[in-house]
Amino acid sequence: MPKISERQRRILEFIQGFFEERGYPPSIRDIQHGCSISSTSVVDYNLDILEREGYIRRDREVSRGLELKSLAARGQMEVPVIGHIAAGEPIPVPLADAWDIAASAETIAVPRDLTRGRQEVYALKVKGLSMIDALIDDGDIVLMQPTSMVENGEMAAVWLKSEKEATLKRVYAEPGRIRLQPANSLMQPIYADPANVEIQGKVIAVVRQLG
Amino acid sequence: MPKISERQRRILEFIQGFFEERGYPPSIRDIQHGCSISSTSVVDYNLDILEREGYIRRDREVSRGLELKSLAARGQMEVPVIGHIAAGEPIPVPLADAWDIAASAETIAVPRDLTRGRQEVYALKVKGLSMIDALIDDGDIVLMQPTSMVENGEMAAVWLKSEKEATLKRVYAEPGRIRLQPANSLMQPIYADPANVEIQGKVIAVVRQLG
DNA sequence: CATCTAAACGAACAGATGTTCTATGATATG
DNA sequence: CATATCATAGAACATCTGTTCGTTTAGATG
Repeated sequence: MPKISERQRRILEFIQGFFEERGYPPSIRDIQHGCSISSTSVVDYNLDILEREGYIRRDREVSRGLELKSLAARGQMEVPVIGHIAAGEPIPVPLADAWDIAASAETIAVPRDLTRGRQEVYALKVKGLSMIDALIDDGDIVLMQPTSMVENGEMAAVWLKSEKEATLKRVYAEPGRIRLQPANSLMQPIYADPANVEIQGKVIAVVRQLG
Repeated sequence: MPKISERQRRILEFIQGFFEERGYPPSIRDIQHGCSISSTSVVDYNLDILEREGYIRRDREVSRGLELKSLAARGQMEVPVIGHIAAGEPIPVPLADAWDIAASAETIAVPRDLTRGRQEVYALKVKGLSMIDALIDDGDIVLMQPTSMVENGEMAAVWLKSEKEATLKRVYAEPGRIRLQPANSLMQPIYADPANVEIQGKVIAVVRQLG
């Protein structure tokens, strides 16, 4: 991850905020005043570094000739794909640096609508046919929110410890047991001992690309 | 739909192209030269109309103070939701003005990745549980490409005429019959007379929002 | 035809804008 | 400590930029 100074980070945030609000980039003097810098040449100096490190692109001698490289500026979110989910495999969970987009091996662009404004969203690719009861097919992408608790009726990535099995199901807490309800409501629920159930994220969306 | 003149439409396209390429809007003189207009005041005059009609937002006396209102400028596509698909109902097909976004009752934002650069994409909301064999749930959104022909193995919205039934299945042409294969490969295919099968669009993606 | 409105043109202006340069201050290193 | 590099400041400059105004042209209408 390219290292930038605190001031450069603040300048970048200012640019992003300005762009999201106005739909066009700030001028050098907008940045100067917005970041309490006393000279346009400091802005210029730091913009050159942000460009060198890949955060922006500059067109020289063009008013507001700044382009933000991130998708965030475009109402989209770049979600890291951190691995696969399959029945007999442990469920990948995001590390602290999962949202360090520049370092992600793979990301997908997702409209903000789909993530409902959440910031920490990650994606898993489904492998195999074992999530069919969740109406999720091989190759589907599930968007996940990291959590170890869900409300009743929410769909979660569940790790069943003794079976060593991952599954996606709607979770309902009942007295003394957990009911795991397939999304396919024509199928039967399973009941599990709460001690055997580990919730490893909430499913917030599913995306399937067919062609 | 707000009516704009040919010149205004060309200016708008120029702005969109410039913005997608550079990440910032054109100046008045960029537009002037890009659209072969001989005076900046003509640009100004036409920009005011584009603003009045809702295509752009202008900040006065600000260089490049133009904001495009459309999602297209942000790497996303605004897809019209033209209706519901349910088993016993005719499948909505897009009318010629379906892609007139300003007139659509409902649209969803979709990243360009998901539509693979296609321009004419529409969405249908799934109603009921009858598309379960396609691994598609009540409430899911299917993105469709208008077509009456698909390649073998592609998923299509199929209208079965004598049954008066809509279904989403992979379509395979076989000698003398059409095989309709559920996406859920654990389920059996059905075979239909080609004369009974009407293909009313190709499924290109499925989006499910859970929470 | 005359009249009115919309659209286009051209010139000029004030100020916004990015760049450049020199000098100073801060930090890191041997 | 001395030296080198990084970061900041301030001033000045050329030109880009949007706006304004008066005029002309185009199109529609009675």
